[in-house]
Amino acid sequence: MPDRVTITDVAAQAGVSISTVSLVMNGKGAVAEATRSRVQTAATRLGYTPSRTARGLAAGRTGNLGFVLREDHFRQSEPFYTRVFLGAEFEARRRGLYVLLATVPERYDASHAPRFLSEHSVDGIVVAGRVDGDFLDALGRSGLPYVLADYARDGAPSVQVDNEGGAALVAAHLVERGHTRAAFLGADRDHPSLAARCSAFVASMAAAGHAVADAHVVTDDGAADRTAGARLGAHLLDGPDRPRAVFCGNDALALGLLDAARDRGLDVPSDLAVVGFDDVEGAALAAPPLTTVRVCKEQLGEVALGVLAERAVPVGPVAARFDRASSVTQIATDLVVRASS
Amino acid sequence: MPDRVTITDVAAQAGVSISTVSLVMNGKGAVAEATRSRVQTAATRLGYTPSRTARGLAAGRTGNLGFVLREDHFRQSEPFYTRVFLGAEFEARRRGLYVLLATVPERYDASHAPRFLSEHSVDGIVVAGRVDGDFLDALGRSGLPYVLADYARDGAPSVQVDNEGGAALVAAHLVERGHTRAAFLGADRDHPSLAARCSAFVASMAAAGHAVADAHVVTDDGAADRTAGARLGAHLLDGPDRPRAVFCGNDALALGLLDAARDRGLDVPSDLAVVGFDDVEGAALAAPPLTTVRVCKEQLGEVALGVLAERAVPVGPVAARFDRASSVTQIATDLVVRASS
DNA sequence: TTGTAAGCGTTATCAA
DNA sequence: TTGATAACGCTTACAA
Repeated sequence: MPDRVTITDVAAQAGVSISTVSLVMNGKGAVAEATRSRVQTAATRLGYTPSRTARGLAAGRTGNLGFVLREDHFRQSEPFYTRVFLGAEFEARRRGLYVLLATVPERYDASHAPRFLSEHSVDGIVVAGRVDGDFLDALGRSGLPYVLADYARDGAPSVQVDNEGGAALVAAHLVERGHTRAAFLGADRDHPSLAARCSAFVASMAAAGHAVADAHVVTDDGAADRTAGARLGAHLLDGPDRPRAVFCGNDALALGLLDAARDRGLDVPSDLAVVGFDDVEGAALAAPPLTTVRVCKEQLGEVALGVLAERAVPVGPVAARFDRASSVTQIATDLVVRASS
Repeated sequence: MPDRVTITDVAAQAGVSISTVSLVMNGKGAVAEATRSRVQTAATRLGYTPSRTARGLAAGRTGNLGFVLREDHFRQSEPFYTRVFLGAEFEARRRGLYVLLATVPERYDASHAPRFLSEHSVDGIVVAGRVDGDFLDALGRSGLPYVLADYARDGAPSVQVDNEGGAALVAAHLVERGHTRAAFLGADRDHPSLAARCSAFVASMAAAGHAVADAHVVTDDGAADRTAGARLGAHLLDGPDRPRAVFCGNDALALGLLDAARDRGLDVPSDLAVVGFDDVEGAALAAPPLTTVRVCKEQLGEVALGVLAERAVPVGPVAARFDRASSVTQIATDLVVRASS
């Protein structure tokens, strides 16, 4: 262990005080150009990197941000949140921040509180996807700034997919294809994103003069996964008034519906048009390839981390900071038309 | 922001000095039972949690460990490393440590160095999966303790799947099924795990009296993915001496081989027995379901983090530390027999 | 424009 | 068994 190079070493090398070094390293204050470059040179020659820890202690900021998601969301094979994380980590790196990743169980209780809630070892937290409300309550009480990514809740700042826009694109697409009797398959009615997609879709169809029948809006209170898609899809396909087109709240549901259609010998898209949402990896590989709404997962993470950083780590000399008490940022979506519609 | 509770507050409450509080909080030194409980009470009443940052500065340890993997490994849809990470995070939590996750690109160069290499913001690093050798070199130079998980390199401490044991299980299984002319399909011959599986398999078969023909050992220097499995598999199936059983270096290759067999109208397992390694999610869902060697990914992460923590964060009053300069820990495997063999 | 010095919240050394 | 007190490496008033 070659003794760590500290600010003092640099100061000595450059023949200045440590505060000057600090100013230079942070681009703050007014330092004479000559001094600045002398310090820079000394720093690089010595291979000096400021200690995060010391900096954190002195400045009252850790430079760490937390990224929290539900354990099962992270474990699932569709790398949705993994990619959101990757985007967040990328943005964090750009900003010189670190990301501490922690998972919370599906059913949260206080004993599962990520340690950094109490240890103040992060400056803020990105919460990705749906999590237990109790966790969000605890988070709120902690006073730490946070941002929800791909989830929403009352007044909490969040970064979300443009669900409404995406749903409207789907409606327009189906109408253009001549569909007048479309259905919505959404499972979990408590999920804000699914709910938003549903109502925007229903509204768009109605606006186009093709109101969606009540019986054609299929939701429940369970998970919105492939199994649910197959189950609820079966219900829809076996019903008295089979729709000719179905917009599914997400790709998993759509894949399940495709399973159900196949079981019944229905041809997609001639007997039934199917559209999903998310553009997961499996969408393009489905049989037939799934028409869906594309969401850029990395961008979601990048933006979420950016929004959080603005709130939690207000840095920089110029920095005219604005923190609207609550904001919702939308990530644009677009429609990927494949063979299923 | 209700001013953070510090050690001073607790000391005041309990009527002792801060050093005593520190001793109590760390379970160190000899503190009278009465004093101890008085401090404990004060601490919980005030809701005191020691500051990680301050602790880090004073103790010269951050309490953070880094987890590094290749970006593409993390992004891929098979959640292999995601699960390794989950195991690591779990173990870290048990030990009161945090995990900083960072990715490195496939082709590493110094400009991609994770910041924590220079900023000393972690006490050690888990490197998961294969990474660019240059990165490992840089890591070595940094002097930070590290452990490789699911990868190996000269003398570096590592935690690995018991490749030899797994391969031997496969050989025994095939022999038991009456196979005398088995092949090995391994792609990337530079990958230590694949190489180990290959040689152990060949040795086991030979020991059983069924030597594997040289032409039946198929490797190259490319990625060991599904595409490679299909391509190299085609080569094997179209060759002059088609094997009746193939052990693939991993499930992705096996899935690709299954594709190639299907294309050729070969029935698995009657025409061709196929065995993989890893037991990825897709293995059980393949057609036919794949016989494979199961690896517990979470355990791999847990153990790797544990090994690292022992080296990097030697704590505890008792602590008789032993750090064998280099160690290799193996994670047991077992065979899951499904329909493909 | 630069330097002095007071913290930041701990741990650890030594006396008491 | 406990308590002063000096680090730890840095930021940030405030002085010069």
